Amino acid sequence: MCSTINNALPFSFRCEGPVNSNRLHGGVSMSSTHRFSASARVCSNYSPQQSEMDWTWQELMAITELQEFEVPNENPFEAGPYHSMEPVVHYGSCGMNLVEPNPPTCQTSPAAAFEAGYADAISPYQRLNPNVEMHYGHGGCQVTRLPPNAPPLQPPLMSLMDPMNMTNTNQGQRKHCNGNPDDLESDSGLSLGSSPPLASPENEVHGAITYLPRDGYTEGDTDGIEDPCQMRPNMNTPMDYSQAFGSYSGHSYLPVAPNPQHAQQHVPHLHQHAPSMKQQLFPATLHEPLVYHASTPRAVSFDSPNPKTKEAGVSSPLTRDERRAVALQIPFPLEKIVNLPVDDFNELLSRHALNDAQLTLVRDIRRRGKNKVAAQNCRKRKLENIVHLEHELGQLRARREHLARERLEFQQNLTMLKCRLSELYAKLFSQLRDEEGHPFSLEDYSLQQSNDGNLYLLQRNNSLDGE
DNA sequence: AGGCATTGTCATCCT
DNA sequence: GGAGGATGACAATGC
Repeated sequence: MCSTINNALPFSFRCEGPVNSNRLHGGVSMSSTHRFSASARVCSNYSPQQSEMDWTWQELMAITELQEFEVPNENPFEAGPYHSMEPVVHYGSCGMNLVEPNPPTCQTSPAAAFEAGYADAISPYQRLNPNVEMHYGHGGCQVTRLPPNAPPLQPPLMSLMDPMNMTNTNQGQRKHCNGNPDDLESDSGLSLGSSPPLASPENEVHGAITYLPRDGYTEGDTDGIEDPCQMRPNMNTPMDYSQAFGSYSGHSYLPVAPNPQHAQQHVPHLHQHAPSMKQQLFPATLHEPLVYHASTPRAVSFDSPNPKTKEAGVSSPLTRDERRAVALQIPFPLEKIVNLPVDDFNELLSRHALNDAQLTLVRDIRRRGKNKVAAQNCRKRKLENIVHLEHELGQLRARREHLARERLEFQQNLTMLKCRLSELYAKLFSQLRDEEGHPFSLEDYSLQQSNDGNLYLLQRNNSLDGE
């Protein structure tokens, strides 16, 4: 049993079912290109504002769809019939209470807005899209779902959405939201392992150590072993991190700056706590043939904990290993003990008749010397990791701020669209009359589209298929 | 005198 | 199994 409500409409509303049925069927004359012109002929209750109404089919679909549109996590979805339509309670002004139990936090700072509910640093669109899908997938709202071949939105609603990039279709939106996140994150990947391979031999500065046999200690004392630093300079040289700091030339044996502290003042701020340049500026204490020079003041001491004690011309007390080496009369310099390759070191030992105490001391000196360099390298890497992480942290903070601003802007645009939607809805409903000339109340009816592409005026709390 | 930074050393694990 | 690198922890030293 059908009855035409008003045949004067460009499209007719027909009532399918009982006369008092809540279902009104949008007529066959509506096509995607027809204008939805609610003219004065609709009913006798003509209102001047009705002449302003002039929408396309797509716009009406957009209106219907917009009712479902919510900012994720702001309005948690609750299953129920026509849930997506229910929020439209009042229409007509931007000040009305539309859908949002949690109004957009327009006065909230971006950072606060982010902190409030945006723990994950992802695009708002990425967060939004899954919920859009959820709305559509709700089984109790079949008629609210646009058909797969629903025409794309057209102006003017299209233009309304442009500022917030909402003009994509659902699929397009999804495509947009699922766009390559690397586009935004490509420059901020945390990579702790990306530090320069400072520990690799390739980064060592060749020739930073120059072994200078002199005085009573000649090359012959090594029993034919050539200067290891000349043989394999890269294997005998401590890793030179000063390259990264740009303050060490890498080829000077004697102190370049008379005051190492002064030299350190030129180190960038973040590197202030980096190990000092002592190792590079005073690298050669091990070059001294201690057994022969221990009794004389040395221009450069060995392993003084504080580089400031090594200023030019200032002698310093011997280190523990130096004193032990002197005491046990180790017949070769500590530099060779530490820096010789293992084969050369073993050969060196084999050429000298050392007692157990001497052998133990030499091996301890070698172990400590190796470990000292390793500790320096380790600390340097640790500092560089800190610098790297600070840089990454700065990037992530900037990105968080950007996303917070983007989210706030999105919420503002959504609020504006809802205001516009409510206005359009009010205009539309103000011109619709039933066959008795009574208006359709927005509180009682909502506009929806069925799977067959027709528009329906549905009475709330009823379903097209749920009869 | 105590805090802090630097450096060396030891212990331990791993390759 | 020894050598050596990596690293946390501790101590010594100077400011």
